[in-house]
Amino acid sequence: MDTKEKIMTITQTLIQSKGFNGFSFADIANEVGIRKASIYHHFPTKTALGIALIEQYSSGLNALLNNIDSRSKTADESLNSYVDIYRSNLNLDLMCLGGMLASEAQTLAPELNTHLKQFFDINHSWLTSVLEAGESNNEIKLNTSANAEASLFLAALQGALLVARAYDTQTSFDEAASTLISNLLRKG
Amino acid sequence: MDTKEKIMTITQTLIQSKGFNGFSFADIANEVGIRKASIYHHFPTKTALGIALIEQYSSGLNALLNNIDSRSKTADESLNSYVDIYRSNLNLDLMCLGGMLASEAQTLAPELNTHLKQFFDINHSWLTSVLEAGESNNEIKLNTSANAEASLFLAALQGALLVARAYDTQTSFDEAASTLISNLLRKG
DNA sequence: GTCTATAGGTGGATAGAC
DNA sequence: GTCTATCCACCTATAGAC
Repeated sequence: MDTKEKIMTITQTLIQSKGFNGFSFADIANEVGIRKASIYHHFPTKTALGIALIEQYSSGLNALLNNIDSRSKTADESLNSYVDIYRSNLNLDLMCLGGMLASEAQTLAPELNTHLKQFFDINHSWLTSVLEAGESNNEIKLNTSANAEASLFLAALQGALLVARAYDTQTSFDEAASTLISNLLRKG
Repeated sequence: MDTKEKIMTITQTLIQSKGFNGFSFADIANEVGIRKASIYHHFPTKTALGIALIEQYSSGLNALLNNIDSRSKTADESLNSYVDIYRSNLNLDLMCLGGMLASEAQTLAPELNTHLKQFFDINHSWLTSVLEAGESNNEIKLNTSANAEASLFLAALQGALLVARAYDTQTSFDEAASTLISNLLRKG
C-alpha cells in the first residue's frame, strides 16, 4: 500500500470515528508515519481529501451492492446483506462515512455535499429496487411505497449506527435491524 | 432573557446545526453580542456548557413527553406527537441535540457521554411504554418486542434527521416517518 | 516524495481592570 | 458581569531545501 492509500485509509477511519471536524492533519501524519506537510503532496486541501474518500466509498458501495445482486436469490437475503455492511462498521465502532459527513453537512464545502447526496442516492435507489422486486414476488409487504420504505430502511440503519454510539452494546442496533426486516417480510 | 440563557439558546442552535466540534466561543460571542471572555463567567469550559445544554434538553423532553401522555388517547396520537418533536427540528434545519452529540461521542468528555446516554434512555423507555400500551389495546401490532420496536422507532427518526441534511427537501423524512407509523398500526 | 521551517489564523482558556 | 489583553497550543496551508 503506497502512501496515498495509507493516508486515505487512516483518514477514512478518523472521519468515521471522530468526524471531519474532529481530526487534523497531525493525526493523519502521526498514524501514517510521515510529516503533516507531506500530506499536501497527495491532497491539496482537507476538503479534497474528503471528496476523494466519499468518491471511493461510493464506488466501494456500488461494488458491494452489485455483488449482493449477483449472489442473492431473495429480498430477505439482499436486505440482510445490506444490513451487514452497516454491522461491519458497528463492529469497528465506526459510523458510516456518509452518515458522519451528513451530520456535519452544514460545515462542509458545497462540493463535498454534492458527493454526499450522490452517496445517499445510491443507497436509496438500490433499496427501492430490491423492495420493488420483493413486492412483485409476494415476498415483501409494503405498507406505503417502495420509495418510502427505502427511506425508512436507510434512515433506520443510519440512525441505528448513530444511537449505538451512546451505548456500550450492539443491542439497540440488532433490535432495530431485525425489527426493520421483520416488518417487511410477509408472514407465512 | 438574561445573558446565561442567551448563551445557552445560541449554543444549542450552533451544536444542532454545526456540531460540538463545528463552532467556537467566538461564534457564541458574535451572536450573543458579548466578548468571548464573558462566556467564561457563566460556564467554566465548553464541556460544561455542553453538559448544561443536554441536561436542559432532557428536562424539556421529559416535559414534552408528559404533556403527550396527558393529552393523547391513542398510541397513534402519541407516536405522531413524538414524530412532531423531530419535525420541529427538521423545519429549522437542525439535528436533534442528542443525535448530533452522539455522532461526535468519541471526541466528547466522558461526563457528556453519560448525559447523552440518559437522554436516549428517556426516549427509549417512553417509546417502549407507549408501544406496550398500544399492544394491550390491540391498537398496535408488534412483530418483535416493544423494546425492539422502540429501538427501531428511535433510530429511524434520528436517522431521518441525519439523512435529511444531505437533501434539500423534507420528503425522505416524511416518507420514513409515515411508513414507520403505518408499519405499527394494526390495519382495519 | 518527504523534509524543516514557518506563515497567518483560530482554538479554548486565564489575568486582572473596570 | 463584562471588558481588554494575552497565553499557548493547535489549525490549515505554503515555501523551499534535499
